[in-house]
Formats: sequence, structure tokens, C-alpha cells
Amino acid sequence: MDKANIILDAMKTLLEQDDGASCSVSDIAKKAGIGKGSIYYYFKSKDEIFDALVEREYHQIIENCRVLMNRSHADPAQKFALLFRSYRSSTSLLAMDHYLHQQQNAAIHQKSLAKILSSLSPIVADIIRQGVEEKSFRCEKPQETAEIILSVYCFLYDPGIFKWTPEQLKEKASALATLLENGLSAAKGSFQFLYQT
Amino acid sequence: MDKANIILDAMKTLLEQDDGASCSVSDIAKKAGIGKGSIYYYFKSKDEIFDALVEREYHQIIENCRVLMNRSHADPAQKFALLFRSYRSSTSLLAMDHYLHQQQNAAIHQKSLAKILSSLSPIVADIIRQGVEEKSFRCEKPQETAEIILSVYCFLYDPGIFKWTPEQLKEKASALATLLENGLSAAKGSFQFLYQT
DNA sequence: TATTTTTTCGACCGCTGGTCAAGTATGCTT
DNA sequence: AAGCATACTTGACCAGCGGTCGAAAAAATA
Repeated sequence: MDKANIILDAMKTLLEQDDGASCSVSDIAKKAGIGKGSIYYYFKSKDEIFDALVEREYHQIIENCRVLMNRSHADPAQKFALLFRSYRSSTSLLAMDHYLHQQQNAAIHQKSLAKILSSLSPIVADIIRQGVEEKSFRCEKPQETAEIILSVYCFLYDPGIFKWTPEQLKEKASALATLLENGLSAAKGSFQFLYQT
Repeated sequence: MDKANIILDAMKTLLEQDDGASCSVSDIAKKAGIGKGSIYYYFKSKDEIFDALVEREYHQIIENCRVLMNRSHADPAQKFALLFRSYRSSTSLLAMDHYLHQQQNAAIHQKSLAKILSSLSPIVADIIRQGVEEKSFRCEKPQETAEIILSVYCFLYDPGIFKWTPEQLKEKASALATLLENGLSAAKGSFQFLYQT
């Protein structure tokens, strides 16, 4: 296997340890079974390792979402729900996700949120465009609107940033659903899936 | 003056310098004209100094916003614009902002964003409620809706997370304005202030 | 085989946030 | 004034960090 990927695996393993283990470059080297200097032969900084890991871990998930959307012939509102559920279940399998929500991993967490938003937003934008074509939505700026929706999802719903109760989350989801239904001139109930589990 | 505030002043001064990066505890001590050990007599960690500074600096800004809103008798849309501009100009004076947008400070950055959102959302919610009373808005969940608006503002517009060009920012602001106008059933153009200037 | 190129390595560097025993200033009690 | 306790100050010191580097080993090329 690629040496770079061995390093990424080592880091991932460290991030998944629940004791909140430190994740220094030396630790990564030790876990990967190589010298610390070798790390810097493949990556030029620790930040670059972070970036590469985020890139690698989320790539497959995003790709699955993309394929799912391309294959689906459902109406836009249903596609929204489908995408939402697919993404939800994928990330819940990602053990790393849970550990990103710890204070000490705030930097990589932030990067991964940015990656998710920029990768998913074109997919969401396509759904909105389809909705506009089929006259079930009205929206002049699908890409930007998608980013707005996702930023709420990434930020406000993030358990690492806010500690909402399930009831509070439901209220927020319901408010978002209403805002979107009116904001996109969609049929009432189109976004019910957001707060129904 | 309070010793703790002298320390905070020293840190603030350092953060306001162009290079910004060098802000070690030793630097703070030197600037404050005290020994490094004394810092730890008043704060138990560097993070705690950060927290105290964020708390101190944002408290006044938020308070100003609150007073401004209480005194204003404008209609809700104008209040929105007023709040938006007041907050914008206040934070632009806050040189600290730049420091928060560096990788290594992601944790405290996240904390300050959360603080901003939870402090400002009740104020925004009150504006929405006023709009509902005056029939210029329609909204069932003002508090949650306020949080949604602010989370877009805190996350998507954050220069530490995303590197949008001014043009891109304007597009997003315009999309948000449209979404809010429709989402709150507000008059067209109510949220123009978001993307003008 | 000889020579060049790629890869590995850990001692080392400057710097960080944080600790601590020792010392000084302050104010209270008698 | 003297004795004493408490509040405060200090910089040398520490472990650990991300990152560097020259030397050595391994692999590729001739």
C-alpha cells in the first residue's frame, strides 16, 4: 500500500482512540512504524496530513451521494430526503466523525465541514435546479442557496459546537423546513423529512 | 486597573499587530510588563485568557447591539439592516478577528462563533417577533429562524473557513436575501442591505 | 560492479504552554 | 515595632511540539 496512505491510516487510528489521545507527528510516525523524518518526505506539514485525511475519508461518501442522485428519478423533494438519509447513514459509520467533535480536533473538524459543504453543495444545487425546471421550486441562485442550506446543517446542527437537546434540534429542523418551503416556494410538507426520523 | 485586564489589553495589542502570529504567553507577559509566571496567577491556561478576551470584547459589541435595537423605532427590515451594520462595523474594528481565523486557534474560534450566535440570536428573534406582530413577516419559530440566519452568517461567511471572493460573497448574500424575503413572506427588497455596499 | 537517485532516519533546533520553589510586598495582630 | 500570615511576583526550568538536516541505507540505473 501507498506509504502516504499508511501515514493517513495511522493518523485515523489515533483520532479514533477514545481516550482523547494526543496526535503529534511523532505519535503518527510511531503508529505508522516509520521514522518521524519520513513523514516529512511525503507531506510538507502536519496541516497537509490533516487535509489529505479529510479528503480521503469524505471522498467516497460524497461519491456515493453523487451516484445515488444521478441514478434516482425521484422528484426533487424526495431526492432531498434521499440525499439527506444517505449522507446521514454514511457518516454514522465513519468512526472518525465522532472524534472530530472533540475540542482538541477543532481544526480538522472545521476543515472537514468546509470540505463537506463544498463537495455536497453542487449536488444539492442540481436537485434545486431540477426542481426549478419541473416548477416545484422557485430559486434564482441554486448553488448559493444550496450552500446556505448546508451551512445551517454543518454549523447549527453540529454536536461538537452546540449541545442542543433532541427537542431543540427538532424545532430548528422544523423552522428550517418552513423557511425552505416558503423560500423555495415549494409544496407544504416537502421538507418534512428534515424533522421526521 | 485590574491586573487581569492589563493582561487582556496586552494580548489584544499583540493581536492587533500586523504579523499577528506571535502571541505566545511570554510575549503577552513582556508586553504587559510582568513576569510570565504572574500570568498564571490570574489565568489558569492560555485558553482561559482567550476566552476572557473574547468574552470582554464581544460583550460590549453585543450590548451595543441590544441597546441600539431597544432604542430604535424603525420597522423590522430596517432594524435588521441597522443591526447588521452595527455589528459589522464593530467587529471590523476588532483586530482580534484576524487571529481567530488561523488554523491553530480553531478551537477558540469555534467557541467565539458559538458565543456570537447564542448572544445575537435572541436579539434577532425579537426583531422577527416584532415583524410578525406588525404583519410584515410571517414566522412561526422566531428564535430558531434567527439561529438559522446567524449560522449562515457565522459559518458560510467566515473568512477563516472559506476563502470566497467579494463577488461570491455578494451572490451568497443575494441568495440569502431572496430566501429570507420569501421564507419570512417579507416585502421584496427588505433584505437588500445584505448585499449592498 | 559502480554510480546515481530515492527513501529512511532520529538526533537536534527553536519555541511553546505550563510549573514551581523561592522571594518580595502587603497588611493584620499583638 | 515586631512577628506573622497572606497575597503576589518571578524567571529558570520542563516536557512536548512541529519541523530540519546530514548521513546512511536501499533501490534503480548504468
